[in-house]
Amino acid sequence: MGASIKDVALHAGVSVKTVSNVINDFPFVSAATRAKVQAALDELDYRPNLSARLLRGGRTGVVALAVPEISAPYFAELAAQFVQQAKKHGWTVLIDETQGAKDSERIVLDGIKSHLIDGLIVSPLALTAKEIEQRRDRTPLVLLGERLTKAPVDHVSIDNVAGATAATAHLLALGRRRIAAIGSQPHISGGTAALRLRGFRAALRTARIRYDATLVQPAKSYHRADGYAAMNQLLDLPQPPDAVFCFNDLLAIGALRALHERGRGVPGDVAVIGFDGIEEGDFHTPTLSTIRPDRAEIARLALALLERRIDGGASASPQEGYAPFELLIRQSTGHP
Amino acid sequence: MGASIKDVALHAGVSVKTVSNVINDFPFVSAATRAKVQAALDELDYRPNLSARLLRGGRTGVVALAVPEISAPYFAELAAQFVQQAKKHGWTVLIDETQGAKDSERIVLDGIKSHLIDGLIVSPLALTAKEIEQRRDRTPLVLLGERLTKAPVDHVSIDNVAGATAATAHLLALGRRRIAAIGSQPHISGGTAALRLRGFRAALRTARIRYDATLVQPAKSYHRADGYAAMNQLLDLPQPPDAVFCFNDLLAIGALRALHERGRGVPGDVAVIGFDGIEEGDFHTPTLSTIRPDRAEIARLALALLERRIDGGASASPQEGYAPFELLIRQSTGHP
DNA sequence: GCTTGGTTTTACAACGTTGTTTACTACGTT
DNA sequence: AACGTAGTAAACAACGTTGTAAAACCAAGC
Repeated sequence: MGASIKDVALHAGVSVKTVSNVINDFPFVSAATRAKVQAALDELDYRPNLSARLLRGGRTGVVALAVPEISAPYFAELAAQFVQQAKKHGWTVLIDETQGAKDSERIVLDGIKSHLIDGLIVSPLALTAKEIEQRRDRTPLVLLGERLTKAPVDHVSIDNVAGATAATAHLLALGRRRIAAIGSQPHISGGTAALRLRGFRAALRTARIRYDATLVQPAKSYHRADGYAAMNQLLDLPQPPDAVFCFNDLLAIGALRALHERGRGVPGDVAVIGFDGIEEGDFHTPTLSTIRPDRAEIARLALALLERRIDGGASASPQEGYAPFELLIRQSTGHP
Repeated sequence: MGASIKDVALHAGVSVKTVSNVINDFPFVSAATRAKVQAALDELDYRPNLSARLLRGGRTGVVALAVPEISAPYFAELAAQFVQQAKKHGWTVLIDETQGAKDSERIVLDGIKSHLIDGLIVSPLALTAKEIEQRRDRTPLVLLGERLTKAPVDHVSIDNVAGATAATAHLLALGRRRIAAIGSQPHISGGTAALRLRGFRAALRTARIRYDATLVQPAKSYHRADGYAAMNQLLDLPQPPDAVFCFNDLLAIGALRALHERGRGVPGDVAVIGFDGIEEGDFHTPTLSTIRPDRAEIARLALALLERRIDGGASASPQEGYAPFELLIRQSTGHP
């Protein structure tokens, strides 16, 4: 195994604590001793044992990011932001895939790995308010997404309602009147889908357009295949829509595929807008209009909140951060 | 903080070690004592401190996966496989983004986090053979990709040369004769790009077609934008190609975008094939033909090798695993 | 009653690190 | 000459856990 502080001390002919002092830049170490220790440090290729440090009460410099699905581009791109920005805090990011409620639970509630990490950022998908409130683990936590609970938990989100309203308003501004939505999740209340649906309906109301429930397609999950299936459903309607707001970009890409296969022009026959701003949308044919949340800002805010809580302890009052979003108009709602 | 073993012992009225014995299913504990301890364990919601366990010489149950770029779909999808399969070994995966040589180095060579993890799987991009050989850290390691070094390191890969040959042969079978390649990396020898180029040339040679270096476009990185730029270069040639083999799917998608913008038909004017088999290609317009490595098998093999090395120690001789790949023929080289 | 042998429980040490306390040195001040 | 004081170094304890070894308990056999 690697050299421990003890080996270094022996090698340098000083005490263990002196080595520790050198490592931690303790002020009162003579230049001579410091040099001697440093030489031993280099020669033995010493590397600190994080477990021991953590055990002693210190920190590991590792924070965990738990996302539902790392293979989804939005989360992959978000994770990349976290990894990058975490460096500024001197942190390494442990990325974890929750996949669903069960694992999510395990991480947040049981805190299995909590002794290895300094803090935890969770993007909840299946996590309910109750589960968060029942959380026993004391590891500092920041949630991504709307505030689900009154429990004292920091969270960072974007304004999903406003984003959905902006997307829908954009379709309305194109003159579309029969606007569909893909991605509702009727069985889940209070989640992202519910908020985006609310924004969708708000925009319709403002434009004095009757809400037609048959134009709202649920999606079990948010993958391309779900959007593909949902779009086909919509095209089978007696009166198909002339525009679609998809609750994320993957659904939109699936929808575009279905439209293409069935020979519908985009945006001529049907205009399509997504949500997320993943890079894939910018290279699709046609390129995809979308609402892009400021991912860098999300990561920045979440990490700042986490740092505050790690430093300030559990005492600090819970805080919320909002990241902006922007409307990106591309071919799927623009000029072909 | 959470309850420690000491608190549990106090609460149950037994010694610390007895609690430890119960936790670890030590055989000689009376039923009565066991029940008493278990009750205290439950009541105090005890959870073991992994740091302490690790410090004591045990394992964390955490393995790290280091990929160059988590936001690249291939790596995101690969990482998802690892996360899933690792569960079968009782492991949690710590995903790490290396981004380039510098960080890669830090992880593999310095082993910064090595005290927190049981093993490490690295997908090297910029890592050179020399760096691997100079590695000092003793953490069990499995490399993804071709064998770069004679150092005793396990590795798992696919046959890149054969894959590239298959892709190119497929283009040749369509009757194409002026076949370009996108993604060479002339300044890096022995890497993936070099192997795929070798396979490309081998297929041409078999078909007795002269290798035309002007048709080989380098790519600094493997993103959509690089493929887009490279394809535009190729289209500016006096004699543009009638087919392109892109060294990964993202390059291919960028190339398709460029072809679309310049009004070239695919596969009519130019046939395009990629490499990786990411899901995005199956929803692109046109859908993308590609070589798909068996990602599940890659993960399975790598984890098996890692487990072997963790159990068997450094003594075991290095082993190699090969995962199969398949040729997926879709619209970009098929019937539109 | 006392050894024997097996079962059950405990004390102790150790893993590597750092905060606290203590000890020593050299210097300048009374 | 005795006395701070500041600078430097080291001894010790502690974090939570588990392996080792020793101790305590119990029943059976003489």
